[in-house]
Amino acid sequence: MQQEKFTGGFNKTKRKIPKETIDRLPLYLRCLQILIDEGKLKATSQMMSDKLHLNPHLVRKDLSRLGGFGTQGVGYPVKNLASQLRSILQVDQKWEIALVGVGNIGSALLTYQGFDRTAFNISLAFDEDTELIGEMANGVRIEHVSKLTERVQEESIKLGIIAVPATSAQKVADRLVDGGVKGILNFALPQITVPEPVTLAQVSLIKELEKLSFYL
Amino acid sequence: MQQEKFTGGFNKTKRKIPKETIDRLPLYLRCLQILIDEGKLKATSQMMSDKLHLNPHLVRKDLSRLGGFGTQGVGYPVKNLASQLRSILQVDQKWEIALVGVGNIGSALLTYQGFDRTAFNISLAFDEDTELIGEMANGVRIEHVSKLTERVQEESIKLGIIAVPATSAQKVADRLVDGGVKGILNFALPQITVPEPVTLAQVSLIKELEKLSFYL
DNA sequence: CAGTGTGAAGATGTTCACAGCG
DNA sequence: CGCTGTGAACATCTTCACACTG
Repeated sequence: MQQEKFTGGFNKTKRKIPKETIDRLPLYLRCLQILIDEGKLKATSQMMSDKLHLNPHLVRKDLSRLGGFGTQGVGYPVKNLASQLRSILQVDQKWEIALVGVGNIGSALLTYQGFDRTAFNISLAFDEDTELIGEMANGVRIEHVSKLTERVQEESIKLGIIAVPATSAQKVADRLVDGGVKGILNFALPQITVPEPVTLAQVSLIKELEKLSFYL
Repeated sequence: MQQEKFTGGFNKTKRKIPKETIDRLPLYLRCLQILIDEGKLKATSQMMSDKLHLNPHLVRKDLSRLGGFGTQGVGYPVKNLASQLRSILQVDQKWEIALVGVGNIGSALLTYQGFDRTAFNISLAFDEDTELIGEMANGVRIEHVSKLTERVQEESIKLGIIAVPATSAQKVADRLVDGGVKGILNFALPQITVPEPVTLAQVSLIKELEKLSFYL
């Protein structure tokens, strides 16, 4: 949604890749990881589209848009393709994340084990509640939000997660941006705004439920 | 993504409303609630598009597709429009939800206060861990997953949230569907599948982060 | 000859321009 | 006169058909 506004700053390589394709890249990657685990060496667009319930033509078009890593008559070399995708998504390196808001959702994210095999790791955590400050959660010390901009800058953090109540979400986003954060994942309800080069992803539980409710 | 596959079963009214429009409905609704709180009686497409950072033409097209609730030369009556949207989204009634998996994310959702002013409420919770069974969390007693299908059916639950590890996600989805659930929100990583009339919404933290990482 | 890569056709969604109405 | 509602132009994404190649 929001994201479209900010896709203007691409370099030539990324310029012509539709955001829908980017959306599917993580799916392809996960699919390939499964195939690797199964010991497969080659994958066809058909195999992948079966697993992901989409059209094989779309898989081929997507992959060809990224540079065409397949061999005609054979398919795609799974390991190689996976590392190409990781490189395109820039998940071939670790990204440290600043988490703001250690309430219900925030602390669930802090203790979440699912980051382990991924490119992501929460290394800073902030909250407003002085009771929480100094506490350790999963190896991370909770700091006061007033230190946010400063600490994010010190640690050169590029990604932030906002899990604070609606009222302070925008303020937190501004501080993250001030600290040099380039991508923000927002769990808070309100539609927040970020300046041009920063990318925003909104995840709203209520919104998803409302959509499901429509389709009932 | 997945959802497209299952939009085939619409009645005439819903048939021609693009899913992108449905996607924006919750945003319009939230925007209207803010305007109501501000004491506004009328809203123009311009006002709404400003708040939501989208094109006023799009707002008008969306709303006209739903039936055209505006007055020419004036705008839309906020209260009336809001209740129309609530009715279309079917959030003018309470929906009880079955939560499966009371781990990090699951228990965060159970204690989440954000449901309070919404149409949603978690009234059943299930886990595999026998240690957790019988415990109360936010007024909900945690039951064993083996009872899932039965209990969901008893309570005529129509919505389910899956917050279990990847390996059991599909099994849980099947049981929810067997119990008569019509919409599923899945927090687990794998792309699960549901039969035709059931709607699926995937929320994947890792996927969102991977997309952000691309845009960095 | 099996399966990729891709130009062209088709579908879907967004923006525009302006008619129409309170 | 202002703002909605909407057909038409435009942009974007997906599907198709088939040429091409290892």
